[in-house]
Amino acid sequence: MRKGEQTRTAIVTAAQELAARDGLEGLTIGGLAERMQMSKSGVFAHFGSREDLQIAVLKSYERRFVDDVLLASLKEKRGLTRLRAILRHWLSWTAAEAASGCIWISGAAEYDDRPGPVRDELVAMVRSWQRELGRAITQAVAAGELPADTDALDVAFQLYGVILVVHHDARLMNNPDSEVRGNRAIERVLNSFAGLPRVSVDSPQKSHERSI
Amino acid sequence: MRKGEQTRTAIVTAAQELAARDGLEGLTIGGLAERMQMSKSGVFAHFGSREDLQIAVLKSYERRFVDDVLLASLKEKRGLTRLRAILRHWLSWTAAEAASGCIWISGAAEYDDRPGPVRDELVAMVRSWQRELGRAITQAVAAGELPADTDALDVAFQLYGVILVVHHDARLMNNPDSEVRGNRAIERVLNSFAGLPRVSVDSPQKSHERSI
DNA sequence: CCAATAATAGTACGGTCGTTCTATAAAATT
DNA sequence: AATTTTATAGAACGACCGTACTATTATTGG
Repeated sequence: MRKGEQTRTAIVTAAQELAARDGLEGLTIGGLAERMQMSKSGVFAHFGSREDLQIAVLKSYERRFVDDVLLASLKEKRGLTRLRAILRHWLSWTAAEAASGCIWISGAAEYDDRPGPVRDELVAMVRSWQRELGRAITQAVAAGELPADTDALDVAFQLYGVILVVHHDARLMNNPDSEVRGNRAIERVLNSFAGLPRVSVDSPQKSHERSI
Repeated sequence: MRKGEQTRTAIVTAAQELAARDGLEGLTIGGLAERMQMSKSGVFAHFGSREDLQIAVLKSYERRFVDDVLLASLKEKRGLTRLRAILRHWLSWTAAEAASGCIWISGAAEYDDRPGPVRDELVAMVRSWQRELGRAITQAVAAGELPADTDALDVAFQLYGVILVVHHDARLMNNPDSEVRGNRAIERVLNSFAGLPRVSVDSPQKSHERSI
């Protein structure tokens, strides 16, 4: 009923914050109850099991991620423009979440050897996101903004790597330059796939050349 | 005494395998005892605490890593040759460990919000490795094989990203192409920093151009 | 306002955790 | 071979975990 769904939503929101800090495996019903000022059984009753709670957290996270990163970029026209918008949003999302942690990235480490429904859900989400990223890249190829022989999976692969290292350096190493470095890295990756000579002192970019 | 150090070493070796699968936080004294066919207290007695066990595992991992990746590459002469050797070893190490998991990478997710001696040890190790990687890059710059204005930290940052995504895709996504893709990514990163036009159909690389 | 129903609290259970303490077995030293 | 030192086992502890069951309180619909 209404009150139930309301507190359930509040619980999932709080659970997301806890999971961002301690990981999905570190998420505990007792800790969540204390955070919500509820009894353990009161919290538990909203989910059939801890696994269902973890999956609910994952799904809620995905919804926010898709809204903030993908949907916000669909206003831009297809091709490199949209791809750049996605990467910009993704990077700032990662840098913002760097204060609390991305549960997809921490989950990748937690569940890469832990079979079960939670892992399955996580893998499906990441796969879906990689597909979406690949689609944006393919559209840039179709628009002639990337070479026709571009391997979209290679591009997505390498861009994912940049995000991972941004998260890694910001979170574990407390490196404040992480986002700036990530931005430069994304530029270099796109340039290396576009096949243009890089902008440098000894070979300045000609203004009439197609710029990405 | 002798017998003690001997079994202690065996315990740490077994602990490494368990930690590779379940993470350093998932490493449990009970599970380790069962694996060793010893009593919990028998295992425990070799370490003052679980934290000390975790740190012992980290140190043992670092020793193996430095041997297999760094020291094995010091035979090559300074510069891009040695850097490439390091990256080759690092990549195949990561792909090999992909079957069991790299505890530095999983540890990065586990401890990025968990202060304490284990995290401190982990951060120190990663920092030390990043410094070593940066040194190899700097030597390539000094040898004139990379542009003089190269930001060595940028290079190391991006290469680290490639390793992270190789590990991520191989482990979580079960992608068998991960290592091959990682190899190509490393090539592209080095090329993008070297500032050469990429080899492509419409702009074939001239043979007289300096090749990396 | 009252019944029906949903939401929460309370309590308890079995399990595992790291750790401590004490006793015993093995190894090293003399 | 005797003795001292070291290595291991065993049992117990308090704490926390997820979960089940039962009672009680809020909320909802008529």
